[in-house]
Amino acid sequence: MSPEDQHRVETIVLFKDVPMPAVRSLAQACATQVLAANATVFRTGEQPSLLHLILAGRIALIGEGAGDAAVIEAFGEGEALLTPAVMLDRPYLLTARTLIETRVAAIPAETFRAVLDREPALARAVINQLARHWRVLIRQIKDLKLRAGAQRLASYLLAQDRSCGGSIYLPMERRLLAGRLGMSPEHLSRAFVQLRPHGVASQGRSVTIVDDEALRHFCDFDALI
Amino acid sequence: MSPEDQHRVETIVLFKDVPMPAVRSLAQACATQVLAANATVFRTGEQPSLLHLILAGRIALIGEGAGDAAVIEAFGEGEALLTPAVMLDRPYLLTARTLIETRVAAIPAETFRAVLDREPALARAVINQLARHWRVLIRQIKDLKLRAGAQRLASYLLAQDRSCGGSIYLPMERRLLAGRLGMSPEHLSRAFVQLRPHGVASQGRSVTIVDDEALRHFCDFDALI
DNA sequence: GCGCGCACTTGATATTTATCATTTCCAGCG
DNA sequence: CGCTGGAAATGATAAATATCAAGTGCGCGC
Repeated sequence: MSPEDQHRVETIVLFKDVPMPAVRSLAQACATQVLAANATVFRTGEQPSLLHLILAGRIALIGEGAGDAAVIEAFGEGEALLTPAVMLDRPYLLTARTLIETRVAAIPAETFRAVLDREPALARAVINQLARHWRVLIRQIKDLKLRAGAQRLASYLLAQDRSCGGSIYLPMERRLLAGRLGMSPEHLSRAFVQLRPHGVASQGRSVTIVDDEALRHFCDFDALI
Repeated sequence: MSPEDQHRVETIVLFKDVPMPAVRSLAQACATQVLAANATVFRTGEQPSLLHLILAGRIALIGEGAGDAAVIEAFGEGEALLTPAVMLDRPYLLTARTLIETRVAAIPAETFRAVLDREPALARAVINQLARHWRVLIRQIKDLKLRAGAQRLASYLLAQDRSCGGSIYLPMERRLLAGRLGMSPEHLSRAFVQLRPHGVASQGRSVTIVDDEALRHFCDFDALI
Protein backbone atom coordinates (compact mmCIF):
# COMPACT_ATOMS: atom_id res chain seq x y z
CA MET A 1 0.00 0.00 0.00
CA SER A 2 1.24 3.49 -0.85
CA PRO A 3 2.26 5.83 1.99
CA GLU A 4 -0.55 8.18 0.94
CA ASP A 5 -3.12 5.43 1.29
CA GLN A 6 -1.70 4.37 4.62
CA HIS A 7 -2.01 7.95 5.78
CA ARG A 8 -5.59 8.13 4.50
CA VAL A 9 -6.49 5.05 6.53
CA GLU A 10 -4.75 6.27 9.65
CA THR A 11 -6.53 9.61 9.62
CA ILE A 12 -10.02 8.27 8.99
CA VAL A 13 -12.60 9.79 11.37
CA LEU A 14 -13.64 6.40 12.70
CA PHE A 15 -10.16 5.94 14.17
CA LYS A 16 -9.93 9.42 15.67
CA ASP A 17 -9.81 8.29 19.31
CA VAL A 18 -8.05 4.98 18.74
CA PRO A 19 -4.40 4.75 19.94
CA MET A 20 -1.88 5.11 17.13
CA PRO A 21 -0.25 1.67 17.41
CA ALA A 22 -3.59 -0.09 16.94
CA VAL A 23 -4.54 2.15 14.04
CA ARG A 24 -1.17 1.49 12.45
CA SER A 25 -1.56 -2.26 12.73
CA LEU A 26 -4.98 -2.00 11.12
CA ALA A 27 -3.63 0.22 8.37
CA GLN A 28 -0.84 -2.24 7.66
CA ALA A 29 -3.31 -5.08 7.24
CA CYS A 30 -5.32 -3.05 4.73
CA ALA A 31 -5.48 -3.35 1.01
CA THR A 32 -6.68 -0.26 -0.80
CA GLN A 33 -8.34 -0.05 -4.12
CA VAL A 34 -9.92 2.54 -6.37
CA LEU A 35 -13.22 1.44 -7.88
CA ALA A 36 -14.91 3.01 -10.88
CA ALA A 37 -18.51 4.22 -10.68
CA ASN A 38 -21.15 1.49 -10.66
CA ALA A 39 -18.71 -1.17 -9.50
CA THR A 40 -19.94 -3.87 -7.15
CA VAL A 41 -18.06 -4.13 -3.87
CA PHE A 42 -19.90 -7.20 -2.59
CA ARG A 43 -23.20 -8.96 -3.09
CA THR A 44 -26.12 -10.08 -0.96
CA GLY A 45 -25.53 -13.56 0.39
CA GLU A 46 -21.75 -13.47 0.28
CA GLN A 47 -19.82 -14.25 3.44
CA PRO A 48 -17.91 -11.16 4.57
CA SER A 49 -14.19 -11.82 4.73
CA LEU A 50 -13.20 -8.16 4.63
CA LEU A 51 -14.32 -4.98 6.32
CA HIS A 52 -14.53 -2.15 3.79
CA LEU A 53 -13.80 1.45 4.72
CA ILE A 54 -14.62 4.33 2.40
CA LEU A 55 -11.63 6.63 2.05
CA ALA A 56 -13.24 8.82 -0.60
CA GLY A 57 -16.31 8.59 -2.81
CA ARG A 58 -19.77 7.18 -2.22
CA ILE A 59 -21.25 3.70 -1.99
CA ALA A 60 -24.90 2.65 -2.05
CA LEU A 61 -26.22 -0.32 -0.11
CA ILE A 62 -28.88 -1.98 -2.18
CA GLY A 63 -31.56 -4.43 -1.13
CA GLU A 64 -32.39 -6.96 -3.79
CA GLY A 65 -35.46 -9.13 -4.12
CA ALA A 66 -37.44 -10.97 -6.76
CA GLY A 67 -36.54 -8.92 -9.82
CA ASP A 68 -36.62 -5.65 -7.96
CA ALA A 69 -33.99 -3.63 -6.12
CA ALA A 70 -33.93 -0.58 -3.89
CA VAL A 71 -31.23 1.57 -2.34
CA ILE A 72 -31.39 1.32 1.43
CA GLU A 73 -28.81 3.96 2.21
CA ALA A 74 -25.72 5.54 0.72
CA PHE A 75 -22.54 6.17 2.66
CA GLY A 76 -19.51 8.37 2.09
CA GLU A 77 -16.03 9.08 3.38
CA GLY A 78 -15.08 7.63 6.74
CA GLU A 79 -17.91 5.10 6.97
CA ALA A 80 -17.41 1.36 7.39
CA LEU A 81 -19.64 -0.86 5.25
CA LEU A 82 -21.94 -3.34 6.95
CA THR A 83 -20.05 -3.79 10.16
CA PRO A 84 -22.97 -5.91 11.42
CA ALA A 85 -22.35 -8.66 8.89
CA VAL A 86 -18.62 -8.52 9.56
CA MET A 87 -19.00 -8.52 13.35
CA LEU A 88 -21.43 -11.43 13.39
CA ASP A 89 -19.71 -13.23 10.51
CA ARG A 90 -23.03 -13.70 8.76
CA PRO A 91 -23.82 -13.29 5.05
CA TYR A 92 -24.43 -9.79 3.75
CA LEU A 93 -28.08 -8.78 3.56
CA LEU A 94 -27.28 -6.07 1.04
CA THR A 95 -25.29 -5.47 -2.11
CA ALA A 96 -22.79 -2.60 -2.19
CA ARG A 97 -22.25 -0.60 -5.35
CA THR A 98 -20.19 2.54 -5.95
CA LEU A 99 -22.13 5.61 -7.04
CA ILE A 100 -19.03 7.44 -8.21
CA GLU A 101 -15.33 6.61 -8.39
CA THR A 102 -14.51 5.47 -4.88
CA ARG A 103 -11.39 4.65 -2.90
CA VAL A 104 -11.87 1.86 -0.39
CA ALA A 105 -9.64 0.15 2.15
CA ALA A 106 -10.30 -3.48 3.00
CA ILE A 107 -9.24 -4.98 6.33
CA PRO A 108 -9.43 -8.75 6.84
CA ALA A 109 -12.47 -9.38 9.03
CA GLU A 110 -10.45 -11.57 11.39
CA THR A 111 -7.86 -8.85 11.94
CA PHE A 112 -10.50 -6.24 12.59
CA ARG A 113 -12.36 -8.39 15.11
CA ALA A 114 -9.10 -9.22 16.86
CA VAL A 115 -8.01 -5.59 17.21
CA LEU A 116 -11.53 -4.66 18.28
CA ASP A 117 -11.43 -7.12 21.15
CA ARG A 118 -8.34 -5.62 22.69
CA GLU A 119 -8.89 -1.93 21.87
CA PRO A 120 -11.78 -0.43 23.86
CA ALA A 121 -11.47 2.84 21.96
CA LEU A 122 -12.02 1.07 18.65
CA ALA A 123 -14.94 -0.86 20.09
CA ARG A 124 -16.44 2.39 21.26
CA ALA A 125 -15.94 3.96 17.84
CA VAL A 126 -17.68 1.03 16.18
CA ILE A 127 -20.53 1.26 18.68
CA ASN A 128 -20.95 4.93 17.94
CA GLN A 129 -20.97 4.41 14.21
CA LEU A 130 -23.44 1.53 14.50
CA ALA A 131 -25.59 3.66 16.76
CA ARG A 132 -25.62 6.54 14.27
CA HIS A 133 -26.48 4.22 11.42
CA TRP A 134 -29.22 2.59 13.49
CA ARG A 135 -30.84 5.96 13.97
CA VAL A 136 -30.63 6.65 10.25
CA LEU A 137 -32.51 3.41 9.60
CA ILE A 138 -35.11 4.15 12.25
CA ARG A 139 -35.84 7.50 10.65
CA GLN A 140 -36.21 5.77 7.32
CA ILE A 141 -38.65 3.20 8.69
CA LYS A 142 -40.68 5.92 10.39
CA ASP A 143 -40.75 7.77 7.10
CA LEU A 144 -41.88 4.73 5.15
CA LYS A 145 -44.63 3.89 7.59
CA LEU A 146 -45.91 7.30 8.54
CA ARG A 147 -45.42 9.59 5.56
CA ALA A 148 -46.59 9.69 1.96
CA GLY A 149 -44.19 9.77 -0.97
CA ALA A 150 -43.97 13.51 -1.54
CA GLN A 151 -43.47 14.14 2.16
CA ARG A 152 -40.65 11.62 2.26
CA LEU A 153 -38.95 13.43 -0.59
CA ALA A 154 -39.43 16.77 1.13
CA SER A 155 -37.93 15.59 4.39
CA TYR A 156 -35.08 13.89 2.53
CA LEU A 157 -34.26 17.16 0.80
CA LEU A 158 -34.44 19.12 4.05
CA ALA A 159 -32.02 16.68 5.66
CA GLN A 160 -29.48 16.98 2.85
CA ASP A 161 -26.44 19.11 3.32
CA ARG A 162 -26.66 22.43 1.50
CA SER A 163 -23.81 24.27 3.14
CA CYS A 164 -22.29 25.10 -0.24
CA GLY A 165 -24.34 27.60 -2.24
CA GLY A 166 -27.62 26.64 -0.60
CA SER A 167 -28.22 24.19 -3.42
CA ILE A 168 -28.34 20.40 -3.16
CA TYR A 169 -26.63 18.08 -5.60
CA LEU A 170 -28.45 14.76 -5.44
CA PRO A 171 -25.96 12.05 -4.44
CA MET A 172 -27.42 9.53 -6.87
CA GLU A 173 -29.48 9.19 -10.05
CA ARG A 174 -33.17 9.87 -9.63
CA ARG A 175 -33.95 6.27 -10.42
CA LEU A 176 -31.89 5.19 -7.41
CA LEU A 177 -33.21 7.99 -5.23
CA ALA A 178 -36.69 6.65 -5.95
CA GLY A 179 -35.62 3.34 -4.46
CA ARG A 180 -34.11 5.05 -1.44
CA LEU A 181 -37.41 6.82 -0.84
CA GLY A 182 -39.49 3.71 -1.44
CA MET A 183 -41.33 4.70 -4.60
CA SER A 184 -41.19 4.20 -8.35
CA PRO A 185 -39.09 6.58 -10.49
CA GLU A 186 -42.26 7.92 -12.12
CA HIS A 187 -43.77 8.66 -8.76
CA LEU A 188 -40.61 10.47 -7.68
CA SER A 189 -40.86 12.62 -10.77
CA ARG A 190 -44.42 13.56 -9.87
CA ALA A 191 -43.41 14.15 -6.27
CA PHE A 192 -40.93 16.78 -7.46
CA VAL A 193 -43.75 18.44 -9.39
CA GLN A 194 -45.90 18.33 -6.28
CA LEU A 195 -43.18 20.05 -4.28
CA ARG A 196 -42.74 22.90 -6.73
CA PRO A 197 -45.48 25.07 -5.20
CA HIS A 198 -43.96 24.37 -1.80
CA GLY A 199 -40.64 25.97 -2.54
CA VAL A 200 -38.53 23.40 -4.36
CA ALA A 201 -36.87 24.14 -7.71
CA SER A 202 -35.06 21.30 -9.41
CA GLN A 203 -33.28 20.72 -12.64
CA GLY A 204 -31.32 17.58 -13.29
CA ARG A 205 -29.54 16.53 -10.13
CA SER A 206 -29.32 19.97 -8.61
CA VAL A 207 -32.17 20.97 -6.35
CA THR A 208 -32.79 24.30 -4.64
CA ILE A 209 -35.03 24.80 -1.68
CA VAL A 210 -36.49 28.24 -2.28
CA ASP A 211 -38.72 28.38 0.77
CA ASP A 212 -37.37 26.35 3.66
CA GLU A 213 -40.21 27.22 5.99
CA ALA A 214 -42.94 26.24 3.54
CA LEU A 215 -41.29 22.91 2.86
CA ARG A 216 -40.89 22.11 6.53
CA HIS A 217 -44.51 22.86 7.04
CA PHE A 218 -45.53 20.72 4.05
CA CYS A 219 -43.93 17.56 5.38
CA ASP A 220 -44.30 18.17 9.10
CA PHE A 221 -40.55 18.04 9.33
CA ASP A 222 -40.42 18.72 13.03
CA ALA A 223 -43.30 16.45 14.00
CA LEU A 224 -41.32 13.39 13.00
CA ILE A 225 -37.93 14.18 14.60
CA MET B 1 -33.20 -4.41 44.70
CA SER B 2 -34.24 -7.92 45.69
CA PRO B 3 -31.71 -10.74 45.46
CA GLU B 4 -33.90 -12.42 42.83
CA ASP B 5 -33.85 -9.32 40.66
CA GLN B 6 -30.12 -8.95 41.09
CA HIS B 7 -29.73 -12.55 39.99
CA ARG B 8 -32.00 -11.94 37.02
CA VAL B 9 -29.83 -9.03 35.88
CA GLU B 10 -26.60 -10.93 36.41
CA THR B 11 -27.71 -13.87 34.31
CA ILE B 12 -29.07 -11.87 31.40
CA VAL B 13 -27.84 -13.20 28.03
CA LEU B 14 -26.31 -9.88 27.08
CA PHE B 15 -23.84 -10.21 29.96
CA LYS B 16 -22.95 -13.83 29.28
CA ASP B 17 -19.28 -13.22 28.41
CA VAL B 18 -18.76 -10.20 30.65
CA PRO B 19 -16.54 -10.75 33.73
CA MET B 20 -18.52 -11.20 36.93
CA PRO B 21 -17.20 -8.16 38.81
CA ALA B 22 -18.28 -5.81 36.04
CA VAL B 23 -21.69 -7.47 35.77
CA ARG B 24 -22.11 -7.21 39.52
CA SER B 25 -21.31 -3.52 39.54
CA LEU B 26 -23.86 -2.98 36.78
CA ALA B 27 -26.43 -5.03 38.63
CA GLN B 28 -25.89 -3.01 41.77
CA ALA B 29 -26.48 0.23 39.92
CA CYS B 30 -29.80 -1.11 38.57
CA ALA B 31 -33.29 -0.30 39.63
CA THR B 32 -35.86 -2.91 38.68
CA GLN B 33 -39.51 -2.41 38.11
CA VAL B 34 -42.52 -4.40 37.01
CA LEU B 35 -44.71 -2.57 34.52
CA ALA B 36 -48.30 -3.43 33.68
CA ALA B 37 -49.34 -4.03 30.08
CA ASN B 38 -49.62 -0.89 27.93
CA ALA B 39 -47.37 1.13 30.19
CA THR B 40 -45.07 3.70 28.64
CA VAL B 41 -41.37 3.22 29.42
CA PHE B 42 -40.17 6.36 27.65
CA ARG B 43 -41.31 8.73 24.94
CA THR B 44 -39.96 10.05 21.67
CA GLY B 45 -37.91 13.18 22.22
CA GLU B 46 -36.94 12.46 25.82
CA GLN B 47 -33.29 12.51 26.75
CA PRO B 48 -32.21 9.00 27.82
CA SER B 49 -30.86 8.99 31.34
CA LEU B 50 -31.29 5.25 31.84
CA LEU B 51 -30.56 2.13 29.86
CA HIS B 52 -33.49 -0.29 30.08
CA LEU B 53 -33.02 -4.05 30.02
CA ILE B 54 -35.93 -6.42 29.61
CA LEU B 55 -35.79 -9.14 32.26
CA ALA B 56 -39.11 -10.68 31.29
CA GLY B 57 -42.04 -9.66 29.13
CA ARG B 58 -42.25 -7.75 25.87
CA ILE B 59 -41.88 -4.12 24.84
CA ALA B 60 -42.81 -2.47 21.54
CA LEU B 61 -40.85 0.41 20.08
CA ILE B 62 -43.28 2.76 18.43
CA GLY B 63 -42.67 5.47 15.89
CA GLU B 64 -44.98 8.43 16.26
CA GLY B 65 -45.80 11.12 13.75
CA ALA B 66 -48.54 13.58 12.95
CA GLY B 67 -51.52 11.80 14.49
CA ASP B 68 -50.36 8.39 13.41
CA ALA B 69 -48.19 5.74 15.07
CA ALA B 70 -46.61 2.45 14.04
CA VAL B 71 -44.74 -0.30 15.83
CA ILE B 72 -41.20 -0.48 14.52
CA GLU B 73 -40.15 -3.62 16.37
CA ALA B 74 -40.93 -5.50 19.56
CA PHE B 75 -38.29 -6.89 21.88
CA GLY B 76 -38.32 -9.50 24.60
CA GLU B 77 -36.23 -10.94 27.40
CA GLY B 78 -32.54 -10.11 27.41
CA GLU B 79 -32.70 -7.18 25.01
CA ALA B 80 -31.54 -3.67 25.81
CA LEU B 81 -33.81 -0.85 24.67
CA LEU B 82 -32.45 1.75 22.28
CA THR B 83 -28.79 1.47 23.13
CA PRO B 84 -28.10 3.88 20.23
CA ALA B 85 -29.84 6.77 21.95
CA VAL B 86 -28.15 5.92 25.24
CA MET B 87 -24.71 5.52 23.70
CA LEU B 88 -24.86 8.76 21.75
CA ASP B 89 -26.76 10.58 24.50
CA ARG B 90 -29.30 11.84 21.99
CA PRO B 91 -33.08 12.04 22.34
CA TYR B 92 -35.08 8.87 21.75
CA LEU B 93 -36.48 8.53 18.24
CA LEU B 94 -39.10 6.06 19.44
CA THR B 95 -41.58 5.55 22.22
CA ALA B 96 -41.43 2.32 24.24
CA ARG B 97 -44.59 0.66 25.49
CA THR B 98 -45.10 -2.68 27.22
CA LEU B 99 -47.22 -5.22 25.35
CA ILE B 100 -47.73 -7.40 28.42
CA GLU B 101 -46.69 -7.19 32.04
CA THR B 102 -42.95 -6.66 31.86
CA ARG B 103 -40.05 -6.65 34.29
CA VAL B 104 -37.35 -4.12 33.40
CA ALA B 105 -34.01 -3.17 34.91
CA ALA B 106 -32.78 0.39 34.49
CA ILE B 107 -29.09 1.27 34.63
CA PRO B 108 -28.02 4.92 34.77
CA ALA B 109 -26.72 5.76 31.29
CA GLU B 110 -23.56 7.26 32.75
CA THR B 111 -22.74 4.09 34.67
CA PHE B 112 -23.33 1.92 31.65
CA ARG B 113 -21.15 4.03 29.39
CA ALA B 114 -18.40 4.06 32.00
CA VAL B 115 -18.37 0.28 32.46
CA LEU B 116 -18.54 -0.15 28.71
CA ASP B 117 -15.39 1.89 28.20
CA ARG B 118 -13.32 -0.32 30.46
CA GLU B 119 -14.88 -3.73 29.72
CA PRO B 120 -14.09 -4.93 26.21
CA ALA B 121 -16.36 -7.94 26.68
CA LEU B 122 -19.34 -5.71 27.41
CA ALA B 123 -18.48 -3.50 24.44
CA ARG B 124 -18.38 -6.57 22.26
CA ALA B 125 -21.72 -7.77 23.61
CA VAL B 126 -23.29 -4.40 22.85
CA ILE B 127 -21.79 -4.44 19.36
CA ASN B 128 -23.24 -7.88 18.72
CA GLN B 129 -26.66 -6.89 19.95
CA LEU B 130 -26.62 -3.69 17.89
CA ALA B 131 -25.48 -5.69 14.88
CA ARG B 132 -28.33 -8.17 15.27
CA HIS B 133 -30.86 -5.41 15.66
CA TRP B 134 -29.41 -3.60 12.64
CA ARG B 135 -30.02 -6.68 10.54
CA VAL B 136 -33.57 -6.92 11.81
CA LEU B 137 -34.19 -3.36 10.66
CA ILE B 138 -32.57 -3.97 7.27
CA ARG B 139 -34.86 -6.90 6.68
CA GLN B 140 -37.81 -4.74 7.58
CA ILE B 141 -36.79 -1.98 5.17
CA LYS B 142 -36.25 -4.50 2.40
CA ASP B 143 -39.68 -5.89 3.13
CA LEU B 144 -41.32 -2.49 3.07
CA LYS B 145 -39.69 -1.49 -0.19
CA LEU B 146 -39.75 -4.72 -2.12
CA ARG B 147 -42.81 -6.66 -1.02
CA ALA B 148 -46.55 -6.09 -0.99
CA GLY B 149 -48.63 -6.22 2.17
CA ALA B 150 -49.75 -9.85 2.07
CA GLN B 151 -46.22 -11.01 1.31
CA ARG B 152 -44.87 -9.06 4.24
CA LEU B 153 -47.38 -10.77 6.50
CA ALA B 154 -46.46 -14.17 5.07
CA SER B 155 -42.76 -13.67 5.61
CA TYR B 156 -43.39 -12.28 9.09
CA LEU B 157 -45.34 -15.40 10.00
CA LEU B 158 -42.67 -17.68 8.56
CA ALA B 159 -40.02 -15.93 10.65
CA GLN B 160 -41.99 -16.30 13.89
CA ASP B 161 -41.03 -18.95 16.34
CA ARG B 162 -43.36 -21.94 16.27
CA SER B 163 -41.29 -24.42 18.21
CA CYS B 164 -44.17 -25.09 20.58
CA GLY B 165 -47.09 -26.90 18.98
CA GLY B 166 -46.35 -25.62 15.50
CA SER B 167 -48.76 -22.78 16.13
CA ILE B 168 -47.90 -19.11 16.40
CA TYR B 169 -49.29 -16.83 19.08
CA LEU B 170 -49.10 -13.28 17.74
CA PRO B 171 -46.99 -11.18 20.13
CA MET B 172 -49.29 -8.18 19.82
CA GLU B 173 -52.81 -7.10 18.92
CA ARG B 174 -53.61 -7.16 15.23
CA ARG B 175 -53.93 -3.41 15.21
CA LEU B 176 -50.31 -3.10 16.34
CA LEU B 177 -49.13 -5.87 14.06
CA ALA B 178 -50.59 -3.89 11.18
CA GLY B 179 -48.30 -1.01 12.13
CA ARG B 180 -45.31 -3.31 12.41
CA LEU B 181 -46.00 -4.55 8.89
CA GLY B 182 -46.64 -1.09 7.50
CA MET B 183 -50.33 -1.34 6.66
CA SER B 184 -53.74 -0.41 8.03
CA PRO B 185 -55.55 -2.84 10.36
CA GLU B 186 -58.23 -3.38 7.71
CA HIS B 187 -55.64 -4.27 5.15
CA LEU B 188 -54.01 -6.72 7.55
CA SER B 189 -57.36 -8.38 8.01
CA ARG B 190 -57.72 -8.77 4.26
CA ALA B 191 -54.14 -9.99 4.00
CA PHE B 192 -55.00 -12.84 6.37
CA VAL B 193 -57.92 -13.73 4.11
CA GLN B 194 -55.58 -13.63 1.12
CA LEU B 195 -53.21 -16.05 2.83
CA ARG B 196 -55.89 -18.59 3.65
CA PRO B 197 -55.63 -20.42 0.31
CA HIS B 198 -51.86 -20.41 0.76
CA GLY B 199 -51.84 -22.47 3.90
CA VAL B 200 -52.53 -20.10 6.81
CA ALA B 201 -55.29 -20.71 9.32
CA SER B 202 -55.89 -18.04 11.92
CA GLN B 203 -58.30 -17.38 14.69
CA GLY B 204 -57.82 -14.55 17.10
CA ARG B 205 -54.15 -14.24 17.97
CA SER B 206 -53.24 -17.83 17.26
CA VAL B 207 -52.12 -18.60 13.74
CA THR B 208 -51.26 -21.94 12.18
CA ILE B 209 -49.22 -22.41 9.07
CA VAL B 210 -50.80 -25.45 7.46
CA ASP B 211 -48.60 -25.58 4.39
CA ASP B 212 -45.15 -24.19 5.00
CA GLU B 213 -43.91 -24.82 1.50
CA ALA B 214 -46.85 -23.11 -0.19
CA LEU B 215 -46.44 -20.05 2.00
CA ARG B 216 -42.72 -19.80 1.35
CA HIS B 217 -43.42 -19.95 -2.33
CA PHE B 218 -46.16 -17.33 -2.07
CA CYS B 219 -43.90 -14.67 -0.57
CA ASP B 220 -40.62 -15.66 -2.17
CA PHE B 221 -39.29 -16.23 1.30
CA ASP B 222 -35.88 -17.37 0.20
CA ALA B 223 -35.40 -14.79 -2.55
CA LEU B 224 -35.25 -12.01 0.02
CA ILE B 225 -32.91 -13.55 2.59
C1' DG C 1 -24.23 19.56 -36.66
C1' DC C 2 -26.68 15.39 -36.28
C1' DG C 3 -28.37 11.34 -34.80
C1' DC C 4 -28.12 8.10 -30.85
C1' DG C 5 -28.79 6.37 -26.38
C1' DC C 6 -30.23 7.11 -21.97
C1' DA C 7 -32.32 9.17 -18.16
C1' DC C 8 -36.11 11.47 -17.06
C1' DT C 9 -40.92 13.19 -17.78
C1' DT C 10 -45.72 12.91 -18.89
C1' DG C 11 -50.13 10.77 -19.75
C1' DA C 12 -53.48 7.01 -19.38
C1' DT C 13 -54.79 3.22 -16.88
C1' DA C 14 -54.63 -0.53 -13.46
C1' DT C 15 -53.55 -2.01 -8.95
C1' DT C 16 -52.77 -1.52 -4.31
C1' DT C 17 -53.75 0.43 -0.15
C1' DA C 18 -56.31 3.62 2.93
C1' DT C 19 -60.49 5.43 4.80
C1' DC C 20 -65.02 5.46 6.48
C1' DA C 21 -69.16 3.15 7.86
C1' DT C 22 -71.23 -0.87 9.33
C1' DT C 23 -71.52 -5.41 11.07
C1' DT C 24 -69.81 -9.40 13.48
C1' DC C 25 -67.44 -11.62 16.99
C1' DC C 26 -66.23 -12.50 21.49
C1' DA C 27 -64.69 -11.75 26.31
C1' DG C 28 -66.19 -10.01 30.56
C1' DC C 29 -69.87 -9.16 33.62
C1' DG C 30 -74.14 -8.15 36.00
C1' DC D 1 -78.55 -15.57 30.18
C1' DG D 2 -78.41 -11.44 27.65
C1' DC D 3 -75.88 -6.97 27.74
C1' DT D 4 -71.95 -4.29 26.58
C1' DG D 5 -67.69 -2.55 24.85
C1' DG D 6 -63.70 -3.14 22.23
C1' DA D 7 -61.37 -5.57 18.64
C1' DA D 8 -61.64 -7.47 14.34
C1' DA D 9 -64.00 -8.34 9.79
C1' DT D 10 -66.51 -6.75 5.85
C1' DG D 11 -68.28 -3.67 2.33
C1' DA D 12 -68.15 0.53 -0.36
C1' DT D 13 -65.53 4.10 -1.85
C1' DA D 14 -61.59 7.16 -2.32
C1' DA D 15 -56.80 8.09 -2.51
C1' DA D 16 -52.09 6.75 -3.30
C1' DT D 17 -49.01 4.43 -5.97
C1' DA D 18 -47.45 1.33 -9.73
C1' DT D 19 -47.32 0.09 -14.43
C1' DC D 20 -47.19 0.62 -19.26
C1' DA D 21 -46.54 3.42 -23.20
C1' DA D 22 -45.19 7.36 -25.37
C1' DG D 23 -42.76 11.58 -25.46
C1' DT D 24 -39.01 15.01 -24.21
C1' DG D 25 -34.57 16.66 -23.25
C1' DC D 26 -29.78 16.31 -23.38
C1' DG D 27 -24.98 14.91 -23.35
C1' DC D 28 -21.83 12.55 -26.34
C1' DG D 29 -19.44 10.64 -30.07
C1' DC D 30 -19.02 10.53 -35.07
